Amino acid sequence: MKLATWNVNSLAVRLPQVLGWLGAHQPDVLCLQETKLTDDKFPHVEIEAAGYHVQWFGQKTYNGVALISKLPATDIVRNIPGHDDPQARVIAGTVGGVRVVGVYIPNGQSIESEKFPYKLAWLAGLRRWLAQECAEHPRLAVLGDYNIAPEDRDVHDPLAWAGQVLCTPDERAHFQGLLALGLHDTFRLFEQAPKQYSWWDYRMLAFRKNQGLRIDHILVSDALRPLVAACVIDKPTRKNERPSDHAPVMVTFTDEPAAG
DNA sequence: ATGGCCTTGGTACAAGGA
Repeated sequence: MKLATWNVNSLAVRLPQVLGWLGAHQPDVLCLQETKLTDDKFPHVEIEAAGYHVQWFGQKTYNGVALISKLPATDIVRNIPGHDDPQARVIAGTVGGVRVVGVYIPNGQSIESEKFPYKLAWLAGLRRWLAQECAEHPRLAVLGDYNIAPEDRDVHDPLAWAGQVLCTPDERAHFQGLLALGLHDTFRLFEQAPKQYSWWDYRMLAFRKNQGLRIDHILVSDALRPLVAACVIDKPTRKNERPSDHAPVMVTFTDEPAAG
């Protein structure tokens, strides 16, 4: 079984790349962020024609998430129950015995912005809800664009980014709070080459210089952890013509988690 | 070269992203 996440920065623009990526990598689940499409405009026909089921939840211009899966997803949840939010940022479903939670965590813009307390409140709401989800679904994966670089080694220039949004102690404490629920950052379950990132600014030749951040993550529960065989950031996809500014991240399991 | 983008809405350029 293979789970993946990708912030596509507009599905209207990136649909051909998403269809190509599905064909090439054959994931069992792909969570998308920043579809930027209202639900009536979501290209489900094209995705279904590629042999996938899909659930989606979007809005105009900003945000928007989708859950693409080979098996149909059940028990769909949109956004965080009990946490009022006008923005479309979460889609969750159960696929093949695994509870899959796709998240687009707010950016926060800057610590002076009112978007920053919105981000912190959002993270508190997410944690509260995920505590329940973990209790109800031992086989749980939380994947998406977290907009948090968990540690300095996830940042190309930690000094320049120190205290900046995506790297603040408050945000990193929230990330640790998610791990404290019994979740594991699958990328760090393995020895990894240094300087691996999942996002590079479009500006400043950042990708060519590998000036990036690792902000897209796949977390899994205790029960799934022993089944994780690999976590890979698909950097080559960031070299596509008309790329998203994010690379996909994918996890492969040694066994079908649904089998147990 | 201490800069260098991309997307949307809407039709000029502002705003948001990270």
